[in-house]
Formats: sequence, structure tokens, C-alpha cells
Amino acid sequence: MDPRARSSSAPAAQPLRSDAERNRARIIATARTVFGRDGLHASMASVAREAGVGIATLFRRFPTKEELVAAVFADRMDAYVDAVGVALDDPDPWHGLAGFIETVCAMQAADYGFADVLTMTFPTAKALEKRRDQAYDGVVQLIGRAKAAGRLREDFTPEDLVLVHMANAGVVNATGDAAPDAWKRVVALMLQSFEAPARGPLPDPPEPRALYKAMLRASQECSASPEPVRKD
Amino acid sequence: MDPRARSSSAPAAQPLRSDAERNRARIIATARTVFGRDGLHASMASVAREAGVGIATLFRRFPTKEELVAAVFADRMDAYVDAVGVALDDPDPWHGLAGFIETVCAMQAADYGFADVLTMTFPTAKALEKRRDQAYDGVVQLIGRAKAAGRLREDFTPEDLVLVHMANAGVVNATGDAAPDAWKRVVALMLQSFEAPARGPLPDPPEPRALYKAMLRASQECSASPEPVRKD
DNA sequence: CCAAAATTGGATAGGCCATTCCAGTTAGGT
DNA sequence: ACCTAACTGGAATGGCCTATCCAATTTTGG
Repeated sequence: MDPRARSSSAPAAQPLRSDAERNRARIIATARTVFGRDGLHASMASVAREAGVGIATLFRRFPTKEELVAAVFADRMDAYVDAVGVALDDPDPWHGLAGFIETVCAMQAADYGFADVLTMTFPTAKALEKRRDQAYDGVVQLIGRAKAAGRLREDFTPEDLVLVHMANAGVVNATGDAAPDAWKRVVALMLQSFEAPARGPLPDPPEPRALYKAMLRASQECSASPEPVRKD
Repeated sequence: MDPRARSSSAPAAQPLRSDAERNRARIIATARTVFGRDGLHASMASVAREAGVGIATLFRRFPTKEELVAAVFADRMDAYVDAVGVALDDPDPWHGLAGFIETVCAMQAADYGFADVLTMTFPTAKALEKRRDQAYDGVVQLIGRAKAAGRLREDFTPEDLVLVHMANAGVVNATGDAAPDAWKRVVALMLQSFEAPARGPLPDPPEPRALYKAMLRASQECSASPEPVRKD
């Protein structure tokens, strides 16, 4: 591994100068609130301005917007993983799963940036994706137990959870501060439809690969670097 | 009514020159496919290019992007109103409502622009909003009948339908062509949660006014005209 | 205290966007 | 055929975006 790798939370092979480290921390903290308030489409310039640093400082530390996003949401993903853990500790598997879904959707409502991050995948952000995978493993267990307990419909799949994130992101993004609790109703409805016994069959879930492609596409058009013009 | 009103489908007080009328029709037809394919954020320039007209021609006929959007989606709104009519003609109120929701969500999946239009409101586009109101009246009836027949949960409100549109728009936008049928599963789940008897209570629905504000906000940030800079 | 290395911020490049301007072209009545 | 009002397209304006450059400043080891 390249010893100069600096992003994410590695303790740095080449420690930053003290002022640089301070700025780095302020940038992440500020970006967290800005992305949380304005969504992922908040501009790099607005983050720099609110953090009180120059644009160049921001880009030297995070060469692309995607890297900043990854650094900022690493800790949200930790919380996500923690939520899975809490759910797995619940002696009632259904209660655990339902609580997990409510918790995560609440996180989406509280952070417009995270709402979108959950519907995207950033292959270059290893730390972020590792956490996503950890969470996935836990979710699979959670689902298995809830089915075994007879409380979750048998045709539920992990992909359905992603669909919940996408649907909830749609509601949260559309309602914003104007109807800040609307998502709760939607989530409650979805949960009732997940509970066993199923009221009827469902169309097939999307292929995991297809869903991955969708999440990838979304992240790419998020930080679309201006590709050089090419002559035809 | 202003006899000079030109947009929407009024037969025109001041008829356009034949070539202008032809271009106008081509612009609308092209914009329909472009917005349907790329969503509402497709650029005016791309519409002009694909329609084979100059940018100026486009803007002379539709002075703002919002007016073009309104003109383009007037007929989708007709289809929306028609779908309500079909549902009301169904002798089985629940079957009618469920079919209506499926139909409209399918329209969202087939037209990324319309998916967003259904979650927004354009106060200046009278023709569009009139149709939306017509549809709303029908939907209220539809809901009433389905409840009366004992097939729809008693706490269902017309606002829930808007929430369905928002959630479905989220799924459709996030999955795109990568998982083109994922929305069907989500909609099927939602429908099962709507069916009586309710499996449990729900959080309160959003206030109609609040939801309106949310839809308004969305439409405004869609075609954000560059406001003049002001000195502090 | 001093120099070298690290870091800084503002200007700049180059991309997209909605919208406006203007000089040239065309339809269509006479 | 011709004249004029209507219409045209492309260039220009001004905004916002990600990302880069560079001259000036700051930290820090000796």
C-alpha cells in the first residue's frame, strides 16, 4: 500500500503540519454540516467559504469532491454499521429489523447528504464501501432471523432494503423542511407491508448486480468531472 | 382571459406563421422525448439541438424553461386525469384505485420528466394545475369509495398518494435503466400496506399546505433563473 | 533567529447552464 | 415580383460548477 495515502482515517505516514491538520479537521466538520443541510450537490466553494479556508486548501486535501464526500460520510457509515449491531442485539428479530429501518431512514431525514450516499456506491472509497459491506452482512443475518421467527415475509431480500433507501431518499428530498415528518408515515407503511404473513406475491426483486450498477451511475453523475473535449 | 395567451393548447388569438407553428410543434415533440429520457434537468440547448432549431427560436416560443415544461407535460396530465376516470369507471373501487396507482407509477417509470413533475407544482402553469386539481377531485372520490367498500385502510389520505409519487420518483430516478422494473416491487409493497384492514396505526400524514410548499420549492429549484447579484 | 519546506488563498481555466441580442432570412399578402 | 413583418440561428452574457496555478505566507527544525 502506498505509504503516502492520506485520506480516510489512516494515521498518516507523512504527518501534516499542525495548521494543515487543523484546517483538515475544520473542513470535514464544516462539510458535514453543509452536505447535511444542502445535500451532496452543495458546491466545494460553499464548503471552503463556510470553513474559512481557500478553495485551493480544500482541493489540496481532497483532490476530488468524491474524496471529500467519502471522508465526510465515513462516520455516518460507522453509525450505520452500529445500527445493524444494535438490531442484531435485539432479542426480538422483527423488532430489531423494524427499528433498524426506522433508525436508518431517520438518519436519511436528518442528513440530506447521507440520504443520497445510501443510494450510491463509491468504488474508490474503500473505507466507506468496506463499512457498507459489513452492514450488508449484518443485514443478511437480520433478515434471516426475522424470517425464521416468522415475522418477516419470506420473499423479502436485502435488495429491498436498498429500495427502501431510494424511496425514502425520494420522499426526504422532495419534502425537505416543508414536511419534515412525512417520511415517517411512508416508512411505517413499508414496514407493515414487510411483516409476515405476506398479503400477496410480489414482482421479482432487482438483481443485485443491476442495483449495483444503478448505485454506481448515481455516484458518477454526482461529481461529474469535466471531461476534456475530443474532436470527432 | 387574455386573448393573447399563446401557450398550452388555446387556438391562438394571433396565429403563428406556418413555419413558426411547425417549429413549435417539433420543439414540443422533441422536448417530450428529451425530458422523458433525460429528466427535467435536460438542458434547453439539448432540446433545441435535437429539434433542429436555434436556441433563440426555442426561447422565443417558450420564454422560460418552466413554460416549456408546462407545455410538454400538459398532455401527460391529461393522461393522468384519464387514468382517474378509468379508475372511477371500475366497478370494484379497490381494483380501480390499485390499478390507478400502478398506472401512474408506470407513467413515472416511462418518463423521468413526468416522474418529477408529479412531485412539483407550477403555479404559473394554469392548464397543468387545473388538470392536477381535476385529478385530485377524482382521487378523493376514488379513495372514498374504496374505503366505503372496506378495502382501503380508513386512515389513508390523498396526501399519501403524493407521498407515493415522491417515493416512486426516488426509486425510478435512482435505478434508471439499470434496474428498470424495481419500482414495480416497491409499488406492490405499498399497495399491500394500503389494503384494509390496517396492520397498525400510522404517524399523521403531512398537512396539505406543507406538502404544497414542498412541491413548490422543488419546482423552483428546478428552473432557477439566475437572480441578479445584489450588493450587501 | 533563520532558511527551507510545507501550506495558504485568490485568480484562473474551462465546463455546463438559462437567457438575451442582433444581423440575416423567409413567408405571404399585394 | 416585391416588400415588410415575422421569424431565424448563432454568438454573446453572466451565473455557477470542479479543478488547477502560483505568488505570498507560515511553520518548524537547526
